[in-house]
Amino acid sequence: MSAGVPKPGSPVRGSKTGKPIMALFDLMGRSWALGIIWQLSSGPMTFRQLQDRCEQVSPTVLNKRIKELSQSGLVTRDDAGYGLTAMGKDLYQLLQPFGAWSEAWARALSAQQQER
Amino acid sequence: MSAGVPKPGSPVRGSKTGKPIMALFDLMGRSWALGIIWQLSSGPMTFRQLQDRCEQVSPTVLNKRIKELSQSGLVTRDDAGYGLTAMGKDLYQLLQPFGAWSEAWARALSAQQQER
DNA sequence: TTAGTGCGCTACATAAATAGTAGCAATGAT
DNA sequence: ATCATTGCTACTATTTATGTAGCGCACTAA
Repeated sequence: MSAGVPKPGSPVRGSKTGKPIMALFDLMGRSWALGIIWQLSSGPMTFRQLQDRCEQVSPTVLNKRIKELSQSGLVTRDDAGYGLTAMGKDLYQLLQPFGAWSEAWARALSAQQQER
Repeated sequence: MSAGVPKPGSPVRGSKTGKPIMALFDLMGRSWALGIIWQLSSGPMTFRQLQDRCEQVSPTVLNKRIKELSQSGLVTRDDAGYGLTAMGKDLYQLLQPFGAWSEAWARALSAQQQER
């Protein structure tokens, strides 16, 4: 059912209409997509560096994700290696708060487990 | 390699250390996870309503996601049906800006394609 | 009492995505 | 010429998701 690289306007996994938010969720809801953007936010890096940072990503998937993210205008490659485009950096701005949130979430979950 | 429901602190897809952000990305990077939270943000609904809203989700996956999100403290069920917990609503606050962003992204992408 | 409705699922088969490992061709340095 | 590193590709195994059917339960109306 997947329509290749989720592109707003055309059907994507989960939306025949291709509502942008659904296209975006399809793109982000693939393994490592979020992690890649997260890692690249700290600056451009080579394929293998990126692979190392994403501990267990297989080159197959990494390459696939890179292509998808490139086609989606979020990632690009230059002399310094792979990096975020302006739009990619923009998206990262939205992603950044998740860092702090995830830690609060972690605390809440472990507190919750104490209770039992 | 997946470690069941991604739980911060224990190894998850992509992180042996279980850094909270990686656990969160693992959780969100599963098909429909983001869509489910997005849909539930408009209020509680039944299993089948949720299924309808998420056009193409299979009951198998929906049920799986619901269980994961429940265990992660983001989704809960009461008389009104499935809904977001306080923590889930909190996460949605972070997710909300993606709506507008995705539309700008859609415009940028289609403009980009005009150019060729 | 029964016949219908909608509910939350589960079972099962198929298809697609991901993991995991090996290694190749190209580039640059020694 | 040798060696190291880079960005991949090929391939198989495993996991995850799709798609369809339908069950058991609760409720309602006849």
